[in-house]
Amino acid sequence: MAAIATDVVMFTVHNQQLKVLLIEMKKKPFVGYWATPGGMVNPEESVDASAQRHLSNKAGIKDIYLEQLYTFGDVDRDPFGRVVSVAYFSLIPDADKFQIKTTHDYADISWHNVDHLPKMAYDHRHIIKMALDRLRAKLEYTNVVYSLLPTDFTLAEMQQVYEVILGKNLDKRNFRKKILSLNMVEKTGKKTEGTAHRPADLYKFTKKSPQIVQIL
Amino acid sequence: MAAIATDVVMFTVHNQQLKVLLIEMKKKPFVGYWATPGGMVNPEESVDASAQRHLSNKAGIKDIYLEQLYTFGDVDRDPFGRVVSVAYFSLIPDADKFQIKTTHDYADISWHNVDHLPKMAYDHRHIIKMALDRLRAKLEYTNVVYSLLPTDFTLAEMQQVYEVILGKNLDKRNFRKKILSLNMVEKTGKKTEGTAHRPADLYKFTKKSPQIVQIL
DNA sequence: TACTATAGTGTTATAAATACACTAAGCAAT
DNA sequence: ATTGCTTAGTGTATTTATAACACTATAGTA
Repeated sequence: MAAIATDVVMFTVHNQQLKVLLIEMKKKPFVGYWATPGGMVNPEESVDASAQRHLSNKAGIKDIYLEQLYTFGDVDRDPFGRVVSVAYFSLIPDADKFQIKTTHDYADISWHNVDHLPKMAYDHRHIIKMALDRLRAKLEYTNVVYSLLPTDFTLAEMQQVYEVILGKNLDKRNFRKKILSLNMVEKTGKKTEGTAHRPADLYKFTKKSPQIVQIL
Repeated sequence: MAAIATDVVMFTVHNQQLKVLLIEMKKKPFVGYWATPGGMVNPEESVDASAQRHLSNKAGIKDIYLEQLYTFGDVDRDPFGRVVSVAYFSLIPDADKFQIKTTHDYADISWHNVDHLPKMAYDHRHIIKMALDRLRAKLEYTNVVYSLLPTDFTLAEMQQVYEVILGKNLDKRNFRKKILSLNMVEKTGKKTEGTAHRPADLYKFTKKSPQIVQIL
């Protein structure tokens, strides 16, 4: 019968760019091709747990936003045999904060700008496209952005995350007005330090759990 | 390894009630329990095709709105063994128009009011709950309602579908204004006949394919 | 012809989204 | 200490969307 795998599309925003975590494959016919981290579901673990495990093993990342994206079940999507893959998407605050482990199973693991993906294995280009669509949609009606920001952040940083992902500029005053009216965030009382200009107020999220809130 | 199944949550609106199609099970430990129609994925068919096939076999229904809902992958969800189920949800115009076949595999197959579900097998109560949430959400920002209405329909009928599913009354004038402004529908030129009161204009959908349109 | 039932239609009020430009604060250079 | 530079922070007016609300029209039936 068909095997079940999980794949995780992990995004972060770094250097004003939306990045996705990819691994470079070693085995034929995908030598030099890249794929999202993932792997088989063990018989004694849930599908969700499998996604968490692969994420943890490949990138040392735990306890982050992980959401089921879609299940890819075409017959020919994997040349090694019948594999149905449950894809997840995932967000982390910043690329540098996590240890990305390279294992001997893969040639390389690194972050890639979503606009310039390398040669992709399987149907993973398609999976990333779907994840990106979902991310953009969720950004507009939920508070998922909390998963992309550090504990303390400025509203300018938050706005930049929105702008990078949505690919358009937002009005500063309207953005702040909206975010503040939603009570998503509150001031920490602290300010940024060491900038060669006026320091900014630091904010934190009032709730670090998924919420439905119409944002944009 | 784990087996892969599909389940289909099929909705219709009938007699001003939102109904879901269920089958009554024969095999232990679920004798007398009900489940959504579904079954195993064959090795040589895609997961999507499996959902279509089971839907066709169990209810004689083809070429209708079918959308992947969620994949349920908990270890203990099926007492017969490890089964990961890809759930779909589905909408059809009206209960009477389709032949619901009862096969010897099941004790019964019938429509149930979503507010009064019988004893449910597996995690199917949960699956239906998710499908219902999704349906309500999609009703508000897409044109999925076309799948629940016959070719020609009145705006009053359409409004009733919205009211039944959302569980609230809508203002007639605002509803019509909104629907007409979206150009979702157009007059057929025909009118209802045989009613003991003023006949209503019959409309049809301009596009019978999924569209994103902010409705409510 | 009048009674009944559903169809069909506009306006006003309220709320939300959008467009838009200046002052404030800190650091660095002189 | 003054000036220049850079980013932070703020309010109002306009436009658009949503929400509330009641009467006339038309066919069938009695």
